[in-house]
Amino acid sequence: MDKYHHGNLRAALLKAAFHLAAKMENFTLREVARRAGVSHNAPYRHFRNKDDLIAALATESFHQMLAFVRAAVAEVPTPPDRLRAAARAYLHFALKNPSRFNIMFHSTFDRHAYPDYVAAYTESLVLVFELLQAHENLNVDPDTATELVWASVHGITGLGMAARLREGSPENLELLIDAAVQTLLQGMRSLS
Amino acid sequence: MDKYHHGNLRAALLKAAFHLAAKMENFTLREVARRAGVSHNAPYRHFRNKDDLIAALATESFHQMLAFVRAAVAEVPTPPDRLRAAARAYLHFALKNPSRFNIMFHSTFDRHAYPDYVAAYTESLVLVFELLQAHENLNVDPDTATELVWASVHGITGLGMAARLREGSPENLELLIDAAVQTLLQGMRSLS
DNA sequence: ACCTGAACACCGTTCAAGT
DNA sequence: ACCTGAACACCGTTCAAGT
Repeated sequence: MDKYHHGNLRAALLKAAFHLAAKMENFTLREVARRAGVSHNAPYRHFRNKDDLIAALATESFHQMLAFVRAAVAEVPTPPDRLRAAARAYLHFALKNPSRFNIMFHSTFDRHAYPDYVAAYTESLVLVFELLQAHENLNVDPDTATELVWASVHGITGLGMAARLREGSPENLELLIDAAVQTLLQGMRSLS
Repeated sequence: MDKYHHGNLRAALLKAAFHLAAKMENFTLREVARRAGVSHNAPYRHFRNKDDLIAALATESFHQMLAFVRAAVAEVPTPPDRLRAAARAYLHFALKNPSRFNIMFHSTFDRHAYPDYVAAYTESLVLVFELLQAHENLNVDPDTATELVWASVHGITGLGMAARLREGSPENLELLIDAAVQTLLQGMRSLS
């Protein structure tokens, strides 16, 4: 047994932080250290401060969500149906991991200082952009279409999570997500 | 000069809290008390705890936003244009009062315990519902239409505020809001 | 390098006490 | 009723010290 038993303390700290965040309880730096079995200031060897840890958590969560959405998309053979599958996956990820979703979007760390975080959410936009290419004859420019779809799905997800829409029932929220995707595509379809 | 110089300490505390929240700095119960010129535990005479104050702040903010949106709507003589005016007002309120918007949607107090808060955001849905009645021949049921529009506008607002959309430029965000409203209406329009 | 204990300046909340 | 000061159990962060 080493005195320095954590060859990978950084990873252990992140894991402890995920667990605490998921349980929505006592998400303090000192508690994270406790769960990782180290002293309350050992984390400062790996993170400049609490925000730094939260930024790492947010970035990591974005990667997990992207992987989850991509996996869901890959299961759908017909390209036009993939956008809806992605939207549903986005919703389901948020409903299953509300704390991750909150950390991703409602944390207060300075985004400008974390390019990896910015890159991660930019990837989300790129993914939507790519999925939209299976849809022809849209009468708005691709960037606007991308933002409309992402923002709408994100809005339903965020409000749904907080149970402000349809009592947050997952089935009803999925129907609402489907309706949003279909309505937006329909609305963007050119009449030509 | 009374010893109990605050005939209306509750209002003074809320005002101090608004100022602190707006400056995004040091939003602690003790600091709120300091700004109101009372001891650090005087607030407990008016609020059960910090969450209780935050819930009051959130509810109050909802009423302010509703009043702001209603005023914007009232200035528009043609009913079909009112929905877009409301959406823009929603966006502008959020951009001008990001701390209020955050308190309204991202606080962690138990909503179930604050029926006034629930009533306030239900009013938002009702308002959208009413504005949609100026639009005929929609091929989705009114409740779904209401939720789609609110969630989309809310999503653009939330992501835009965090500068995740178009660098958060107000002009571009307004264009995006307009596009969302128009696209959703277009998509919901029945072909008959 | 990596980790520790002690210390500092804060919190939210409670309680006994004052007017 | 309304407000206070002292106290409790916490924080995040820093620093000198240990291996």
